[in-house]
Amino acid sequence: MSEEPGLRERKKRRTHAAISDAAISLFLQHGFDQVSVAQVAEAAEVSRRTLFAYFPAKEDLVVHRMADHQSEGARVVLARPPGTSPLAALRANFLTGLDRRDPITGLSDHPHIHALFAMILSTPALVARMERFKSAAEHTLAEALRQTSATPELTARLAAAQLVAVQWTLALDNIQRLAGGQSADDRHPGAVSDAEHAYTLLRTGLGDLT
Amino acid sequence: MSEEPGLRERKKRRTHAAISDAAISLFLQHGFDQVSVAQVAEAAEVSRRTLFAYFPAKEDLVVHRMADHQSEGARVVLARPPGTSPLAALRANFLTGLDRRDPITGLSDHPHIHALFAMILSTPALVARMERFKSAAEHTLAEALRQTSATPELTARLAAAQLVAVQWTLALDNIQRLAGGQSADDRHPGAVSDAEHAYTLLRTGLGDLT
DNA sequence: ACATTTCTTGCACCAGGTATACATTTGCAC
DNA sequence: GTGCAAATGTATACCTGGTGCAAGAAATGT
Repeated sequence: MSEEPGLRERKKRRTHAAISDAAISLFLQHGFDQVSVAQVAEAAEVSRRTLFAYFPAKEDLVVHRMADHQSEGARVVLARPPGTSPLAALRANFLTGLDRRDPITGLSDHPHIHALFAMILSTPALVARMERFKSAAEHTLAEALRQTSATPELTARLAAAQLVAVQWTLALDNIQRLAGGQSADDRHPGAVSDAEHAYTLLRTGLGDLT
Repeated sequence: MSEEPGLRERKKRRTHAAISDAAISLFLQHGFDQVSVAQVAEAAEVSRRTLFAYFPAKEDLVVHRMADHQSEGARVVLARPPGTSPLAALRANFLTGLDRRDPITGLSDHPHIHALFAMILSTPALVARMERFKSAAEHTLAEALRQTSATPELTARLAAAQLVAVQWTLALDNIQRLAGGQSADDRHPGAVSDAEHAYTLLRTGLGDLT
């Protein structure tokens, strides 16, 4: 089961990490746009060409860590306990994320993560890349919903779009409040009640808006 | 009231249109990524530097026409007849758009517009630019909702996110079906019932998902 | 007609990204 | 260990999008 990684594989992993670490450190220090890929390559002691062999674009130096979360929503829906609705499962998952201060909820105040988010949000190119993750998350979630109880295609897509949009809005709100100086612990109760409100809105609809 | 446009102003408008027309024509013929801005500038008989004086980035050569629609949702909400809910107003507006074959609903089959949408959707850089329009539309709509009946900030943002996501999903679906060869007239009844379904979902919520 | 402002242009330059061709390292068989 | 094929890394040169700058051309007000 435990495949010996092999020297080649280990070296690749180390190089990958070295490049990413050098990049993020430099970006946090001077800003994404103020640092060129050439500087990152030099700091990581690698050629520019090699850097692009590991990361297809400059933005990926930062956002590659989010790649795992792309299908989180879909996983949660597919692995939900029997008798649970997709909406309830996603809601529970988000609330658990808040408790754990999971970065994806925007409620992490580890200074490193916090600074990273601030940089991402203030850099248009990185925001654009995040939108692509949103799209991917939306598609995988729609597919998961479609498989569930044979939800019609369009309904699945509409629901997925709403769910991803709401989760992102909640996370963004938390990030912004933490950027305003609030600590994660201080923000937690408010974040929970906001999330509950949001999921109630999703469940019962926007009919009350006048 | 009718300000004499002046020679300078008229020339600017003509140049703007000439560049945009040349660009779109070339892009439709050979694809966005296959045409360089230098080629566009040459076709429009303008220097490269001047092109960038009119359009801040290559992508804007294509998407600048959508700029008007950025605040359409907000306008509809603010100008709705008394006694109408924001949701009902947006729904009515979308259905009217379908009747008018408004491109923003995805139901236009003027071959020009149709080919343009196909190109946009198949070009990642252009899709990313469209996402920025979605974001802008979301923000203006949230602000409009907040002004309305003093909707709380977070609720306004959540509702705006859902509304924009749903409208975009509907439009995308129509575009894809028209790309599949269906005519706008054939698609119209289905588009209407899909839109009604989507707005019902927004109004009554996702509670029925099992 | 003239001065001022605005627009256009050419040029040099930077940064991200890729193609090619060459050198180095690794995995593996013997 | 030796030798060889495959995978990786590198140098170089190039293309493209985008900007700063300074000088020229054209519109405008007087």
